[in-house]
Amino acid sequence: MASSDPPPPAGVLRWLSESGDELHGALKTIADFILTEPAAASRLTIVELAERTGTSPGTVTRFSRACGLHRYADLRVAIAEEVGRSGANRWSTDIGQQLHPDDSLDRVIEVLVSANTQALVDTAERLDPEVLDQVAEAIVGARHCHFFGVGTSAITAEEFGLRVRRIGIACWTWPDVHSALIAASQADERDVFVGISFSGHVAETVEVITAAAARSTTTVVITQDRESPLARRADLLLTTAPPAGNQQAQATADRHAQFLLVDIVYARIAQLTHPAVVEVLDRTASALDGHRLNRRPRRKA
Amino acid sequence: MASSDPPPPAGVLRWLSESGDELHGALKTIADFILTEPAAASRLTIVELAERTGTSPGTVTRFSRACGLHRYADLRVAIAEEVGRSGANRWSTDIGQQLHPDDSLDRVIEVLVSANTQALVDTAERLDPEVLDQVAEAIVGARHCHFFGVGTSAITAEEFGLRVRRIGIACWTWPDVHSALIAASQADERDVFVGISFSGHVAETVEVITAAAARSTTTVVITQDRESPLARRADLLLTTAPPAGNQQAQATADRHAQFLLVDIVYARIAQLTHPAVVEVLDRTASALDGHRLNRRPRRKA
DNA sequence: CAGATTCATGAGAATTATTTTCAGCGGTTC
DNA sequence: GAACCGCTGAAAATAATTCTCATGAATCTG
Repeated sequence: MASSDPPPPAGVLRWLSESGDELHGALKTIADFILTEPAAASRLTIVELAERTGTSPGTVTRFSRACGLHRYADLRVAIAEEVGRSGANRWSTDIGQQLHPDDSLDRVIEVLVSANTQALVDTAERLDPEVLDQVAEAIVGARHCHFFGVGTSAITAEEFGLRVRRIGIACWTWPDVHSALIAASQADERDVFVGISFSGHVAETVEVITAAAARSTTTVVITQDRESPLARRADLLLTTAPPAGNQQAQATADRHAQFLLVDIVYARIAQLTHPAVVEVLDRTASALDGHRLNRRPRRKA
Repeated sequence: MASSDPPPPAGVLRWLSESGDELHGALKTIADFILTEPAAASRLTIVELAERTGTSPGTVTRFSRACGLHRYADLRVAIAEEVGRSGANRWSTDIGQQLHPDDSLDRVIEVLVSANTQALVDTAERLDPEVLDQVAEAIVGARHCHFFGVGTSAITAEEFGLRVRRIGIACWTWPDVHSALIAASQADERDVFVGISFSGHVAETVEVITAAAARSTTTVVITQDRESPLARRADLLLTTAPPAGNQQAQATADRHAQFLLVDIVYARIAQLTHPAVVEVLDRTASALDGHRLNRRPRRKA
């Protein structure tokens, strides 16, 4: 029975390429073919495979048995599974490479996806749950809540504001320094100011958060650099993942990281105020009904 | 022939969970079973599968055809491949669970990260590179470029505009329908209009894109639903990944997906206009120098 | 509301794929 | 060189799959 090897517990292809040398003759031929074109092999019937390898169907059946599988059909799905598994690594590989003007579009996509997902994972990993909780609580408990960012971070500020507003908390996103400074000058310790800046070195945002801090508001900062001037002025500091490899993808990756922080804080707020939020969200949704077209009615007819 | 949908080019399981609703009766039963236990399903013979689902072998064959596959054997390997693919990455496990008010913060983070990364990967996979190229080229070649979105999609529109503006293309993001309609009324075939809507059913966005189309501009649409009124009016359609499991994370996941599309188009545009972009980006960066604090001087002193 | 039509379904026949059996053949041993 | 061993493919046997078609449910139409 167990002459050569125990059958492959998982991974026919791996087993073939490793202990595959122990196969002789026709079986070896079949093994080689499968290793060369596993994807194709998994789509062939037993007869076709036999023809392609110059063997016979019966031999292919014996081959399947030699692989520790009962039927030829099992061999097929085993190979297919492994093909799928190896094909899946597309998205986790070559971050850190620069993009060149003549790179294929596929490569651009690949790099951006990996950079962005990596940023999400990295950001999540370095997250301090305690701070996060405090941020959520601060926002929930705030009388007023203010968001500020400049340039690309203005967009994160807007998103944050939109979300928080949507669940019924009084908040503003200020589109420029002056408005933000005015808001800060009228704030007090019951309020929360959120400043967002990728670098943490943007003068306007620092200025706004400084002014807010001077009025004893709770200051929250989202940035990448925890040593930056902006970060130093934060009561509660949330950091996005630091640059990982690829330069060009950095900006976009950080955007995703910032949004992830917003997502999480938002979700946490929703948790903290659960029943209220559910109701508010329903109201929000139905407030938009008149602006939707061709929609199947909500919840069956 | 093509009654409901084109067959799945890649990803039976994905196709089933998306357009799977279009299947009725016995076919639906089979689809559900496969979605529930894909790994098991791929190892069953057609007779076994028929028994388990309370249908007949013939129906299973028809099911395979409905999936765009010729033979049942093809269905098996297709499922197996996909099982292998999803089993390979660990972030795809616990998506689909609802968030409960008393879930731990760690769990919230986990779910959001998985949902978001999944959305990125899914979106990338379903991307049509050709369309993407056409979008990039259209924007590069446009006289004027306009972005419009309402609600949360307004933020994506803004981000898109910000990016494109940054590399020196004349473009606008319109904050409200009226402005957008006015812009559309003055546009012509040299211009590009980009409409963004998660659902594709937002009246305002549809209206703007319709108006733009009437003026023969090139219309680009970013949405999730390729059958939506908005999508139907698009010259060039980019779709984000459809809901994958978790309801609450859906909105945030789609936001990331939209941004990924923006990232990619942006990167592509940068490629197409390479030397120009490098220079413009340098200028953009130095334009902000006066607003940075405590920064080590760029590129040595 | 009856009749017509369409369509999904499963039963069974027809086909195809797979496995098993077995005879032949090349190599090895005595 | 004869006997044996074990691999191999041909062909028979079996299992799986597909095809055909009658049935009945559902929808449409007059």
